[in-house]
Amino acid sequence: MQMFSIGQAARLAGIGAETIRFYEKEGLLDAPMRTESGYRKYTKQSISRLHFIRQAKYLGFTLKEIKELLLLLAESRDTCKDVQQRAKLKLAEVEQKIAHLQALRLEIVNAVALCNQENNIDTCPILDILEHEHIQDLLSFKD
Amino acid sequence: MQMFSIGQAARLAGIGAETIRFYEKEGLLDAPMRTESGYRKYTKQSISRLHFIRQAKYLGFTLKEIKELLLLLAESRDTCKDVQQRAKLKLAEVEQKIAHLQALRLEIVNAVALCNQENNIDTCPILDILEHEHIQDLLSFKD
DNA sequence: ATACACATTGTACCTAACTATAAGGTCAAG
DNA sequence: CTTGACCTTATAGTTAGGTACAATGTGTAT
Repeated sequence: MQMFSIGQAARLAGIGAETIRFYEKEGLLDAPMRTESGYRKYTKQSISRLHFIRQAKYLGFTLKEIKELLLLLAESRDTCKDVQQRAKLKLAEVEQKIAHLQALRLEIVNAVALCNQENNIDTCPILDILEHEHIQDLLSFKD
Repeated sequence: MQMFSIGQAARLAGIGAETIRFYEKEGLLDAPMRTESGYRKYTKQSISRLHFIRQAKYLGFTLKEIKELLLLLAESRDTCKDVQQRAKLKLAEVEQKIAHLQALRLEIVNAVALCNQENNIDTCPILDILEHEHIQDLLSFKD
């Protein structure tokens, strides 16, 4: 099976090599295999995991949350039963994020559309997203 | 019109008063009106804007990006014409984020569903999200 | 008029998540 | 057999985004 050095893994995942060591230290990555001389060796799976972390970060999750997510997905393979409740909570979290982003999306679409109708600067009746109540209702957090 | 002190605004928006001053310093909030004695006065709109910032932060945007978003939405009211291109870029960004979250959502749904079929720990054939290629295709960043 | 909660500015400190540096060991190419 | 790109650990520094003083002023309730 093909193995990668930390530098190769870093390039493939689009992050720095030091960041990979950092993630390992923080417990987001298992300690990898080593060569005779002590070099870290990574598999395709390791690269996938790095991609996953990068993506989750972009989506607004903290490293702590990503660790939970990773644990959750790993656990589900073996533990199965009682992990359900936690999985469903995570799911609700993700779904809420989607809903909020969709509300934001609608607002931007709306703004663009209204802007399109008349290109006259003075007659553009664009709604100011921040001065209308409904955006707050759409975007606000109910907790 | 009803005005709020910085402390009231903070409580209404669910953040600290110092954070409001910080946002003002960072240019996310316009300098507000002041009372005779120099106290900041906030309107309902200010509170909405604070809610908006809080929400956008939760959705994974940085303060810098939020500033852009805010500027974009404010500009669209007066400038209108050439702001379109930028609005569409922002829109694509948001839509991509939604798509990625939906992929993640599907993975979790899938995990939960498979887990449900048989509650036997040994027979649970849950797919390990991280060991399958398709999740990487779904979640990976193409840039 | 004296507490007391609140406001002001300015500055210093904190956590998360890297990022860079130092001092050295490894390995393939010439 | 040495040069240069790569790796190792350990530790220090950086940026973003707050958060917490300190020293002082305001506003109101008794």
